[in-house]
Amino acid sequence: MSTPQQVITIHGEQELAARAGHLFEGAESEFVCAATDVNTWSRPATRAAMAGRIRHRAVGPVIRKLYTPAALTDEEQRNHLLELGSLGAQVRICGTGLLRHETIVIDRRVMILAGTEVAGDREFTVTTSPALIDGVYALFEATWEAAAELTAYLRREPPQVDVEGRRILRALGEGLTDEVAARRLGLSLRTYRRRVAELMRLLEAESRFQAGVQAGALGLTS
Amino acid sequence: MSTPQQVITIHGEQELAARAGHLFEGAESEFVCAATDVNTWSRPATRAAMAGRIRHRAVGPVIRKLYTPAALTDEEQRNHLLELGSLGAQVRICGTGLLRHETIVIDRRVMILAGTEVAGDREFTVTTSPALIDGVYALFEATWEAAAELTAYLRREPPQVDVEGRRILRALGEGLTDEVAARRLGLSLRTYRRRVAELMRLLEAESRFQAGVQAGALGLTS
DNA sequence: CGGCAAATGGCAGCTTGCTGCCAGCCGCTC
DNA sequence: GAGCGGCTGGCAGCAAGCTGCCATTTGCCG
Repeated sequence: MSTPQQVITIHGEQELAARAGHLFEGAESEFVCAATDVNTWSRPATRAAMAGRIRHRAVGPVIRKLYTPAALTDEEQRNHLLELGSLGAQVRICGTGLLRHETIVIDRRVMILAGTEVAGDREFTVTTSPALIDGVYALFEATWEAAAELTAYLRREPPQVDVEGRRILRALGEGLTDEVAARRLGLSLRTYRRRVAELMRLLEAESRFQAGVQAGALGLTS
Repeated sequence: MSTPQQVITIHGEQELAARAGHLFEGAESEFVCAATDVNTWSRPATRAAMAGRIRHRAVGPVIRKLYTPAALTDEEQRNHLLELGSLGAQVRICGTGLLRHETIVIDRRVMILAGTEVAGDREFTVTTSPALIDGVYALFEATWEAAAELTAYLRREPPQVDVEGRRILRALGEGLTDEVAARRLGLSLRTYRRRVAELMRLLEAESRFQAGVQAGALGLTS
């Protein structure tokens, strides 16, 4: 039994930049990261410095960045990510808010995991262990596959549907006739049909089938 | 700089069982694993022995198992997973086939990653490093959230829809009237409506809206 | 080539859905 | 208290969809 490759701990972003910064610019084939948002680096100067070391060029590493929706609540972050995308990076948003610490894998050879913040500095774990890297990479890939591309994610911002609208869509999703659904929801048939017409306009649907596809895709029927 | 916790490598399932088997039965709060299928253990005896050490009881660790659809192609595996579910384990299927090596996290304290097979034996990496465990656990959680519960996944096996059926569903998804769609597809209105009725039965839908939700969810309209 | 079964297509009757119109109600403001 | 605007609900006309029926067509098999 032996420890094949070292796992080392680095305290603080400055030390990380000093000791592992070259790994960022040394990326040859691939650079992937998963994080809650782009604010892993607490010091903006460090963030700019680290980001600047990733080479954005036509022939360079494939850059894949996976964030949670939290990365989009701030307009500055959102614009930053859109700019990354226009520079050639692949950015996806996964459906959950559970990527707590940034995980970076470079060329599938080196992995950097941001840890907890201690006395104002963040702790990083750096490893070259293939087993650790492959295990994390597999989970990253699984999450990446399920995630939505950034611009597609932004485009599908659901229309504002109130509580009653959602109840109507759920009734529709159950296959009820207008008469049955209206009675169930305590509305007159005419009012129910008025509401359905409004929802059809909101969903930009020209038929009930089309409205069903759209409402289902927006998670409005469950 | 120091190596806070050891990362050790174990060769072979028997050695793993001998050195780390107690970790399986020592699980107190949680046992999670992610794998392509249940055949990580190449020797059935080892698999039975390891599985047997996980205590299935009302007050015991929460057991969460994440597999790819590959785990369901074999009927024996599928039945095994269904039995696990009925014994209280949570089993989910993620949409991708990319969980290459089994990853196990016990009580968020210990992580075991199965590695490559060397000379008939599999290599395992065992670590208690919190940073490594948290990084992997975050990605596991993200994948878990996006995955489908086992019985729900099995229930949603898409119905067999032929090429013409898909074209009809796409036409429906575009919001076309039956008359316009029938002409587009070179069918008479009666035949088109016959086909739509068949698809409605296949999708078990009682209205066009409901059919739209179901077809969209099954990826049949794009 | 003929027979037969399955599929097609037109028609019609019915149901469900769409929307305009209008009367009545309700809440708000003056 | 009156007036007004917005909403509701009933009715009706029309459109779209659903399905049964029947004649015709098509394709397959002996």
